Amino acid sequence: MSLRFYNTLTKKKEKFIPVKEGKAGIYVCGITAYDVCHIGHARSALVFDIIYRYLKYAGYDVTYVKNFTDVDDKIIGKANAEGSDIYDISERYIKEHNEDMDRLGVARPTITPKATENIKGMIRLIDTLIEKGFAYVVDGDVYYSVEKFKGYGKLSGRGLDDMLAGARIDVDKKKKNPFDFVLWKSSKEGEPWWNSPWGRGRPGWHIECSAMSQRFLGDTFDIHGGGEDLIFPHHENEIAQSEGATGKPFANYWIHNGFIKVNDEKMSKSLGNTLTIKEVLAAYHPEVVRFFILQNHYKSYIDFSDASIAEARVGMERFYTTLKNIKDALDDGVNFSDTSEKDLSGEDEEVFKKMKMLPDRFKEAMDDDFNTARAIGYMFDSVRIINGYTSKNFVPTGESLFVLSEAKRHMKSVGKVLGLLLEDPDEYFEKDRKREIGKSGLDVREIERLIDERKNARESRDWDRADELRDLLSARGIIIKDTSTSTTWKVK
RNA sequence: GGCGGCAUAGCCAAGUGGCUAAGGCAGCGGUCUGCAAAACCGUUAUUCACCGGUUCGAGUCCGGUUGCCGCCUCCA
Repeated sequence: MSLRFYNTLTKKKEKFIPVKEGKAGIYVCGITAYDVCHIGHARSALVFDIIYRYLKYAGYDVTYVKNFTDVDDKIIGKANAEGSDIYDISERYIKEHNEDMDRLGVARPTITPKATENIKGMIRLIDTLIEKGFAYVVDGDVYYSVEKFKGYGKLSGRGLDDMLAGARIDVDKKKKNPFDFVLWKSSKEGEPWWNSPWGRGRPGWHIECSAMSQRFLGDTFDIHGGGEDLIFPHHENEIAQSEGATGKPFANYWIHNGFIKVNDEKMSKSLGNTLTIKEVLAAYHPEVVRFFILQNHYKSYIDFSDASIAEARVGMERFYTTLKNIKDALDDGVNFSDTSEKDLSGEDEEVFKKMKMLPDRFKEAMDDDFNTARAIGYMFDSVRIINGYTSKNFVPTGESLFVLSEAKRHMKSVGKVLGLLLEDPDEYFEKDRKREIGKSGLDVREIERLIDERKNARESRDWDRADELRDLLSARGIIIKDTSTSTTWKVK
């Protein structure tokens, strides 16, 4: 079984055949650095983070390029409003972006170029487009003539004629066709500018991605990605620019992630329902956020709500409960360093074999259009196998602990690709408890005092008082768990 | 108006024409426990919006109907 995934360009799942065997080049459209990132940015970053990690896991030598747009109308607007310049603004939000992504456990791409560092490449590209007759100059502006590129519309699946009817079209008399888009804009007063053959100006939005992908990945590369909203016009325009200039295919595969809705509404600034990554991470562990997103296939939309993210937290608890049980068993001190597969028999052998299948099942799921939801399903299957093994008459022996340690290794190795199960279980639960306490405003000392009182009641076998105290704690959202030696607690 | 997507149990969700339709959450019954919690076992879709067609065989392919949604404007 080899890797296959859906290609927006052909609207089919296709086998992945890279340009150069064993290598993979990916370009993903990054953020425009003018505001803090929201949960939608997190999803896009996470989806391509998983694709990046999985390609590496599958043995590819991956070059992953994700740009920052650091010059654009909104950045200029914000800079002018603050009396600063575009670099102050973009640097600030790139820094915020990196902090958010680091906290989410998103690996840094191989290369993160900025638009302003690639102006020369853009000018060269625009020059070529003018030379080849794909672009025209009007009063210091340069436009791309969409009618000249015969493949225009092939990604979004629409022809120029289709779009003209009933579409909301901006009226710009300089354009020959309403869908012509700007490659270079002459600068107005108070705007940053660079020298060009067409006078002082700045690049249009689309040209940067053509220039930077070409610089770092070549004329034709493997995968181009981004949010589904970018299909038109941004990615369509990139194709027109790049293929117009080089005469070669641009990206062979296009991958687009679906959107996040909030309470079943599209998340947008105008509705005022954007949810920042910082807000979400204040309320949930980063792995809960990852799990929440990866439980859905990357192309479908996800509805974010308090209930849906809370459910994801419960799911992560299930994983960490199992890891905790394994950890406790392994801490028992029985030596299993001399044990190997051939020593196993009976249930030990059976569980060992089942767990050994996990990486293959994981690969089968991920090879099929990066099906993280199915992969997670297989991980839950493993959880059930391990829990069944440890819950009934478990005896720590060299054999059984060897099996558990292998089970843990397999869980962690696939978890690592998804960016899950990276924490020590005790730390995970401790962080979760602190976070939940912070949200509820409960008093930890008060809780511990009640638990202590209950402990005394239990020791004197005063079950009525003990149960009364547990009900009291339960009413405050505290769930307690008695073990043979102690009592632990967590927030519901 | 144009283009595209989706519709699977109470909820979320995977399903690449063919063994019993993954998995999670919630519920119910049981095991364990002083009682709980967690965990385990069992149970919860003769059926995949509806109607027709192709096929030996369809949730999966084709056509139609209905209902949601997205894009066509900056947007991950």
